[in-house]
Amino acid sequence: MASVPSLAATVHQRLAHALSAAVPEAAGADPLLRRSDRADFQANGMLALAKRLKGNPRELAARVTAALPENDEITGVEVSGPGFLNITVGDAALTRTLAARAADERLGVPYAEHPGTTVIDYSQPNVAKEMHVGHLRSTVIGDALVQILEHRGEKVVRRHHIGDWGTQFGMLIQYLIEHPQELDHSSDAAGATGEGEAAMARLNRLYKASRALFDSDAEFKTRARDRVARLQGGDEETLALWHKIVDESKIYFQGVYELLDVEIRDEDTLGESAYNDDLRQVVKELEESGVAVRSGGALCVFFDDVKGPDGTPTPLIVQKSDGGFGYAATDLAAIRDRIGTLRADTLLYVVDARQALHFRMVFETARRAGWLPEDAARQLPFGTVLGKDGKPFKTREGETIRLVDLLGEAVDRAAAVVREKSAGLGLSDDEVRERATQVGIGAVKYADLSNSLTRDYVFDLDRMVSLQGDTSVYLQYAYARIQSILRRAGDDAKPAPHPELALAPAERALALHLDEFGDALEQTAEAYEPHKLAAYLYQLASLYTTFYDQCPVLKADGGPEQVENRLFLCDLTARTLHQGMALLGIRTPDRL
RNA sequence: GCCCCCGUAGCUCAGUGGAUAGAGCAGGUGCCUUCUAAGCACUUGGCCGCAGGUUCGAGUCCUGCCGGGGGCACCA
Repeated sequence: MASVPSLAATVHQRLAHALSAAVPEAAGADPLLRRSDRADFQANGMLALAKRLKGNPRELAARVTAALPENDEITGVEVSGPGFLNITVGDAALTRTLAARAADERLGVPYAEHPGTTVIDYSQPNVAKEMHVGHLRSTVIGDALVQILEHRGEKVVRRHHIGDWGTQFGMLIQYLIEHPQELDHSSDAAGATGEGEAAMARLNRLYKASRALFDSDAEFKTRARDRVARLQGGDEETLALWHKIVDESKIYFQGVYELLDVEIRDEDTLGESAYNDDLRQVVKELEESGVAVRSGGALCVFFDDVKGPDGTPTPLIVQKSDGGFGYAATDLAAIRDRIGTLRADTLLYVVDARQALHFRMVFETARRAGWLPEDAARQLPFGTVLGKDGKPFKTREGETIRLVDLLGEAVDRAAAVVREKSAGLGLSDDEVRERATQVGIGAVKYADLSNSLTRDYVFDLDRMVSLQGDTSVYLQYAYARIQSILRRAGDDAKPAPHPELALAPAERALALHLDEFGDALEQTAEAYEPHKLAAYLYQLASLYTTFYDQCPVLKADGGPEQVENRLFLCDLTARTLHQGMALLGIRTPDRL
């Protein structure tokens, strides 16, 4: 389907043309069109331009105004202040543009001009360990970005770089060999919900038991270390047990993903182990090319501006002095695979900001080695999740809070509200549960996605699930109200645009915002900042709610055409909300 | 010591170099015989950390301070 330029984009283009016509030497200059509270739009470009051409900004603005063509798109232009252009658009043109959008399945949103291939690395849980709030951020943000980029036509390859390799597996596997029944019990899954929880319970017990033995029994410790060597050497029995542990963990991960309502596919899950066979080659090439050098027995890459507290250079360690490989080697191997084999143009890493230095060094190393084009890789660092006390989110005892507990709590609290609000509707327990899940999980996701990535953010379940104000439920509620109206309209009246109708203030404000959906998506995608989309959608819901309050739809007093036109605005708002929320990974139930 | 991030209303946060800095929560005042009050309208509340600089114009860009967080050799 054809994409539909926003009315804002059309006005922008008209202005740019008028600018070149009125002042040929200014051809190509940006009129800097912005939304305004003094008119529909304001153009700020005349000021800078007048400065450059050493002219009078107000006079320049007047000349541009005179050069604007006569049509119903721009119905009012006036020079204001030092040389701003205040621009009013016509209701008919506005409704026509929205009608064109509504006629398109994609709501007129264009594809990216030059879509490429992006590999995005997100949701990297560790095998045999619980998932916590840090994984929540990576998963939720990564999932939203995948949807947003794919929607623009980008080819997106997802990669979940799970922690499935390393010395701790020697300990776990050795214990499993000595206690073969350890993972088979399921009795201790009592109280746990679902297979995933049961799997995690078993893994937890295995981890604790083996850890205890590892710390207390020197001989076991030796056997565990020996087991690591066998794992890396490809010993069959060892690998079989390793697989068993990894598979058990994947069952757990899937349970969490299901609750979180994100699709994580097994074929996209390539753990650290997947690059094991490439590590020697990576090291060899780095050493032979001179990118890496031996230092203290380890193979290192140095950087002029990376130093430790004592002033000595701090390297990226590609190979440890004992011959083992650190995670830098794995990350480098992954880059080679993603650029070389997957032919990616862009690599994204949704990873905690505390790993910024690591990624800077890894990217620079890959660039020096010729594996990574300049600026092709980028970390999307996210801040630490804090508790209400402003300290890292932990229990009072200092323990990490389990993600499943947090999500469960969010759903439970939402369920209480749903029950209260839907009293008398006769919802079944299952229906209450379903709505509570969509509301509760949506609230957690929205709280995360509506903040900018880089800053630390305070995880306050009370606020998220208060379900008031700027929370996901506000958007869901607006959507549900629209669906209610559309249901009531039934066959009596259908949404249909009527450009001949003048728009009420609340209708104009809503329409102007609807017009910006494509632009908002573009900005969101180009900056990799989901919170921009969240802000757009909240504003949309807010404008709709005002419209809802001020403009009766089914009982509009302007005749059947106005009913149809308002239904049209309702319908387009609903579809825009639905689409936008879907891109954020949040459900929009028809009833609430 | 060096590097990165943050500092905007009592709290939590938005704010692509443009005019009077915006939301939500909390506080105050109204509004449910009318499409879902999980809502709406109005309202109280700001040396945008400080000081310089660039600019016609700075919360936004640059420099230096102050405060908070994080990172800096074989863990990821």
